[in-house]
Amino acid sequence: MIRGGMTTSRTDLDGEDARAGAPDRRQPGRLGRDVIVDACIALADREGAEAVTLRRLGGDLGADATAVYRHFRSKSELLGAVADRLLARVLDGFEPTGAWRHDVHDVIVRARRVSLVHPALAPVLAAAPAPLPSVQRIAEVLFDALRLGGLGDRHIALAYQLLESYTAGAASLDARAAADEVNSAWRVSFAMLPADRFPNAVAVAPHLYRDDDDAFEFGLEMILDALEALAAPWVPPMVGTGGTG
Amino acid sequence: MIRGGMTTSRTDLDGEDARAGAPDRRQPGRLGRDVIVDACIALADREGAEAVTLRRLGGDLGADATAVYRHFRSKSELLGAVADRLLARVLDGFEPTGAWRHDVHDVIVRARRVSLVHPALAPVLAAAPAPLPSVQRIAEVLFDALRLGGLGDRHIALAYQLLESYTAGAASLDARAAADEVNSAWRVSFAMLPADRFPNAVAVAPHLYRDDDDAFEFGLEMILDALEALAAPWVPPMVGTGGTG
DNA sequence: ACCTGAACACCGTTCAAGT
DNA sequence: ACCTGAACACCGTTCAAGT
Repeated sequence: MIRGGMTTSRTDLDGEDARAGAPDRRQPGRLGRDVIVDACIALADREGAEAVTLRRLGGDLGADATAVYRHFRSKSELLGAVADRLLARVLDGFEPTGAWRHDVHDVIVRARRVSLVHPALAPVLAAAPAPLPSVQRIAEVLFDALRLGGLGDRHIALAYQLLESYTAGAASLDARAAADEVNSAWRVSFAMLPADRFPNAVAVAPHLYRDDDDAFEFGLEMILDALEALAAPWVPPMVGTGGTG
Repeated sequence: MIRGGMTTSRTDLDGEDARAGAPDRRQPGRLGRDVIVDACIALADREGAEAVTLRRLGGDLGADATAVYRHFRSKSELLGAVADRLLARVLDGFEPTGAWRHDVHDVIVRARRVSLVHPALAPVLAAAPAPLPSVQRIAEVLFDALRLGGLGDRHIALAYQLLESYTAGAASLDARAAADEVNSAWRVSFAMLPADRFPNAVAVAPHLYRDDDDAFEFGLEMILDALEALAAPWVPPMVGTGGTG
C-alpha cells in the first residue's frame, strides 16, 4: 500500500535549478538535501552504485542510517534527486549552434557520456513518477533542434522517444562492458558457435561488440539520417559521389 | 571474490535446446532445473518479478529456500536460465520469408513483445557473462536477414547492436508504463511547463508517450529506412508520390 | 545424492524516544 | 526541528547436519 493521494503534480522533486541563491541555509556540513546528494554521488563514484545503501551513506555522513528520512521520503526519492543532479551536467556548457543535426548529436552524446559513468541512472529515470527537471530541460533542447530540422510536433515526439530509447538501451548494455572483458567474452562466444548452424554469427562475430562508442555513433547517425529523410524526403539523389565504407 | 577460473567457455548455462529427449529424468514434480525455472516464471507472471525470491520460490516448490542451490550456482544463474527459456519463445513459429525488412521487423517485434511481458528480462540479459543460447539463435536470424538486405559483416554487426539497444531501451522504458497512468503523468508534466521557457515541450506534449506500440513501430521503421539506404544508397528519388503523414 | 535448518551479513523502513 | 537506536520484515548465501 502506497500512501498515495495528495502528491498533486509539483514534480515532487524540488528541482532547485542550482540558481545561486542560498542552496541550504544550515551549518555547513550539516545534513540537508544537497549534502546528502553530494555524499551519494561521491560514494557511487568511489565504490559503485551497489554500495549506495542508507547505512553506508549514514556512515559517510557521520549520522544514523535513518537520518536521511528527515529529508527524503524514500530511498528512491533520494536517487531521483541524485539522477537529477547528474543529468544537469548534460547541458553544462552546451550552446545550440542552430545546425539541428549537430545539436541533437551533441546533446545525445553528452547524455550518453553521463549515463556511462553512472550506469544505475537509467533505471532511476524510468522509475520516476514524473520527468526530472533536468530531463525536461534536455528534452526542450532536443525538441527545439528537431523542429529546426523540419519535423512537426508529432514527429518531434516520436523522434524524441526513439532517441531516448536508443540512448537508454545503449547505455545500459554498454554499462555491463565497463570491464571491457565482457565485450570480448560475448564476441568470442559468437565466434565459437558451430559454423554449420550459425554461419552468419561466425562471420559477423569479429565485428561484434568492438568499440562501444563507435557502435553508438553508427546507430545515432543512422537515426539522424532517417530523421533527415523524414523531414525532407525530396532530397536530390546525389548520383556519382562515393558510397559508404 | 568470485570462484572464477575454470569456466572455459561452454556458456555455463546448458541451453538444452528443448529438443524432446528426456528433459529431466527424475520423479515428476521433484526439483530439477526445469521445474525450478517453471516455478520462477509462474511466480513472476502471478505476482511480478520482484516477488521472485528464493524463499518464495522454495515455498511454491514445497522445498527449503536453499534447495535451489543444488541446481543453480546462484540466483543470477537461475534468472539466466529463466530468461533463456522466455526468449526461446521469440522464434516460436517464426519462418523467414526472405523479405529481409519484413523478417527483421517481425523478429524485433516478437522480441519486444516478450520483453514487455517480462520487464525484468533486459537487465538479466545484459548481466549474463555470455550471450544466452536463445539470444544467439535470434541474432543468427537477424544477421541472416540483414545480409539479405545487402549489408556487409561490419554493418551487420553495427546494425544488430543498434536494433538490440533500441529494443532493450524501449522495453525498459515502456515497462514502467505498464499501468499506463505513468505515461499520461509524464505527458501532463511536460504540458504544464511554463510556456515561455519551454515552448517546444508544451507544443509537443500532446503527442508524447501516447501509444508505446506506435512509437516503437515508428522508431523501428526509421531504423529500417536508414539501414535500407545504407545498403542501397543509389535508390531512385521517387518524385511525385505522396510524402509521409 | 539431495535436501534441511540454522546462521551470517546484509537490506529499506517505521517509530518511539531522545535532545 | 532534527536525529538516534532498536526493531521489523525482509534479502542472498554458506555450511554443517541430516536422510
